[in-house]
Amino acid sequence: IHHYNSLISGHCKLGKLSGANNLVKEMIDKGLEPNVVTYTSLISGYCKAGELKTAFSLYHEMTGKGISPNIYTFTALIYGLCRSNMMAEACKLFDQMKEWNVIPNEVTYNVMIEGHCRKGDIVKAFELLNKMLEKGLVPDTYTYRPLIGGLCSVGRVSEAKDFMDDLHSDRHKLNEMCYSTLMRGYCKEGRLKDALGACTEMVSRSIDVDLVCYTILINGFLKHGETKKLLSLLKEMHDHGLRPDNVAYTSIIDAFGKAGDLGKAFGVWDIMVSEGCIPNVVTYTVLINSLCKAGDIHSAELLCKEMLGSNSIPNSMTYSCFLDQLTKVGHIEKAVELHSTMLESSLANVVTYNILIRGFCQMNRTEEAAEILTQMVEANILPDSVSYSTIIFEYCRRGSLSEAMKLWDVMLDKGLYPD
RNA sequence: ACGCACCAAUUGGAAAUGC
Repeated sequence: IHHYNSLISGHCKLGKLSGANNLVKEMIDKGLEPNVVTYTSLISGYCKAGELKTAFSLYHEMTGKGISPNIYTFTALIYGLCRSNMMAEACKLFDQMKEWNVIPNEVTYNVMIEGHCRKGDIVKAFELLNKMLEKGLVPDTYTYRPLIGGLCSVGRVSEAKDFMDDLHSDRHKLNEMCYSTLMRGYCKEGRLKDALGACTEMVSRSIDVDLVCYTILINGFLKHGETKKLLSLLKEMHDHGLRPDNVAYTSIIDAFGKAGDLGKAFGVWDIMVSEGCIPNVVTYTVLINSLCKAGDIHSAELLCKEMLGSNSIPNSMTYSCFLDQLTKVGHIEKAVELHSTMLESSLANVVTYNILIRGFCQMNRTEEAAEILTQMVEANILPDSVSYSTIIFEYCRRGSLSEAMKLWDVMLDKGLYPD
């Protein structure tokens, strides 16, 4: 049974859920009964795939058979809820597991803390950290990294650094992930000097400055127009025996494209390929995006076709580059057409709808823009603050202040925070 | 018999939308 469990877990980790299910059938045929480990592996697999319904029906199936869920099972389920942004449900299960006499451990707390941080609820996250400490549980980098990232994502980068300094003085070990998260926060705020400072601090604390750290720096400097720094960073990497990978190259390509230098962008693409890095869907999409923005639809379409011939499949983001370009040049009907095709292929999301909203607004068809909000709800894709603010901005521009205020209230009513 | 071990749970980098 261990061998089967191990194989099933492996399939789940690779996202091969049907393969995992076949193995379960096979083991049952051989007279082996799935146990808690088997179920937990499957539950974890479905949670990672975002298929929470299946995960919970497996959970009910196992409890129905009299197999008791354990700490691994609950943590996997809570992880799934957190990843789907269902923190209320995650909190509920976190409390309910005690009814099964299962006490949350470090991993469970780490998962919950990360979930709260992802939602920007730093207060709850730190409350849980304190609760962990009260219970004598030992936090580690799986705890600290999300907290650092959470503080950064709500614009409290300096507090994140203070937090890290406190941890350091209390002799808690931080790793590359904690530092790279902080560096990313600094870069997003344009505090490039501080990002470099963090790098220096890593060296002084014997933490390896790895490829991810360098990629964050390269991305940060380039996106803030500091092109000169690129060569010295690349040289430094080289001196440390690091070579850029496709993520690093894609970041550089994107930066040149966004700066309007498509020649250099394609130049880097060639270098990347000659270095043996394989362009992926993101690499293609950043180029398609820049080509669309430059109005070169023909080349963008060629690249898109080329993608289909390679191993990358265009996704929502790829198509939304075309969608955005269509609306910007006023081809709203064509955009709507493309969007309905996307919708059929499950490639529509809140951003693709927002692009349509902006398109209608731009054509002075604000009523139709507002109707999109209803369509979104029907498609089970909830409007976000960008959806609303696009229309609110349009009402304001036209002097319809009362309409703008009305929509503002609707937005607040839906529990959306203005940004 | 009891332990123990074995199989299952959590962390970082690049792309699209409004102002």
